[in-house]
Amino acid sequence: MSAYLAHSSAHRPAVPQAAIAQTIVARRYDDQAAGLPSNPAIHFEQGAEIYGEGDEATAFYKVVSGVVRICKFLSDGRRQIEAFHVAGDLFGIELGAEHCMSAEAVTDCRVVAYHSRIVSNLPKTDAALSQQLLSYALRNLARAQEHSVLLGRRSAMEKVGAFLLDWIDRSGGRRAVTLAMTRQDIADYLGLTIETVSRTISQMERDGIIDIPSVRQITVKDPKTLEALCA
Amino acid sequence: MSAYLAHSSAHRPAVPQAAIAQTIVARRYDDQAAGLPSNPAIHFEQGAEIYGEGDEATAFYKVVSGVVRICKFLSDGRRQIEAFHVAGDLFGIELGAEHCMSAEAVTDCRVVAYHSRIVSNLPKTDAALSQQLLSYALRNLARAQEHSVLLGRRSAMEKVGAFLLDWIDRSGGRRAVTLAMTRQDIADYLGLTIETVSRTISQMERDGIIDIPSVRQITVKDPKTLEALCA
DNA sequence: CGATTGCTTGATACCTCTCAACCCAGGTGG
DNA sequence: CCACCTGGGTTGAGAGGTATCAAGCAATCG
Repeated sequence: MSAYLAHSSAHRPAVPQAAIAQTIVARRYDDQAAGLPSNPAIHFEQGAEIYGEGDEATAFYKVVSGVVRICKFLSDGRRQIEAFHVAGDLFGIELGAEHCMSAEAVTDCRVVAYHSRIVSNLPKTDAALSQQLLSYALRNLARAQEHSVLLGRRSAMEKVGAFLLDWIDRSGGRRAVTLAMTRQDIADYLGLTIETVSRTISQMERDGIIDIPSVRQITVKDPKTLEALCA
Repeated sequence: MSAYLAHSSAHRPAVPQAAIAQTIVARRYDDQAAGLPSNPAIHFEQGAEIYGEGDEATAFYKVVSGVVRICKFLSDGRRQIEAFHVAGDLFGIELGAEHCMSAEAVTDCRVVAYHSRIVSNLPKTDAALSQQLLSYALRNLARAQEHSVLLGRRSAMEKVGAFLLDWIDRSGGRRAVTLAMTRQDIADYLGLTIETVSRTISQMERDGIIDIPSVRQITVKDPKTLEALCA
């Protein structure tokens, strides 16, 4: 597909899901000496539920490959996605006995499960492990805090812009991002509707900030302007 | 001030700030055997900055009395309050070298400071401490996750309702809440404007859901309806 | 080929923001 | 004692951003 045609956003080839997981770069921090047992990876198909809200929290998880969403459903069907986790991220550690959100596979993915006993037995187990778990928890906390700012005080344009920059960063800084999730996922993560997300992305293309070679692939043509949007 | 006069919300006595801190009940979980040193409490005056965004994270803190807000400022002056912390809450633990948000005293308050060295030296120090810190971090994480749902998927009425219920809960379930913070603080916590918060609270009074004996004091007359609002 | 899913676009409604005025309580100082 | 000022809060009118409702396109799948 050749140079960009401003208003032609409706005919783009799709991208096989299987290719998506590869584009995500593993987290930077090291995992050796983590103290976590080397359990076998479990496979979840795209869309599968890893655990649901209210399920007994018998285990927590680490993403090996693919993307996982953490979300909550309101009684009237509204959904809020609290986070997307990629390879290297830990999720599902709970203080209480139950999971207070759901975890679902955005793409086909592999995760390692660890028994929650590890957490309650921390004092008796490896001390390095404690620090490792704390650092994972603090990482997730910092991410959640940034997310609050995004949700509470930013416009649709700023939300989508920050979202794209976040995934550029997670893809190792490459300007071409392959989105693992649907527009609906993005909307529920940003606290918008799917229509607003779609319109905003289209607007960015019209403004010459991004290219959209296919629906799930977005190339940032003008990072400066994009970053300025998210000031 | 006698029975409620529907539209008389503009003449209410003020409440001395000093009285507010007392109304907050300490967290339920125990702190003995925490392993944290028993450092002396530091006093901060109402409005004082405990640390700022970008400050070197030499210490983290625990609230002894009063209320602390964690917030972030955008370049154009918008502010998002990520959390209010009360007696027993830990705040300011960072993974990186800098604080990524600010902490300020909502009321006069006392906090205990702990050297960040404690975190990086975890393996060598008390193992029970590790678990304690992890549990604090997970508590803050769970709170942040709930906050995301509030910010992303709820209307003004639902936000304010959930906010009031939260503080009723923090006050030990008493239906009369004394708010430690200004309307602006509430607005910045809920991702609304001060006018919307004010209007929403007034509306709740007109609806007979709450009473407002003074600006900072709110009594829930109809908890059932209030909870139904936040379904 | 029809059905389905994901996405885009348009028209309109509505909720919240913005801008503005005003009220109240408290403090200060003449 | 009162005039004045300030900070926090409330209320109104209008604007604007996002949601809602609806239609249609593209790609995939059976």
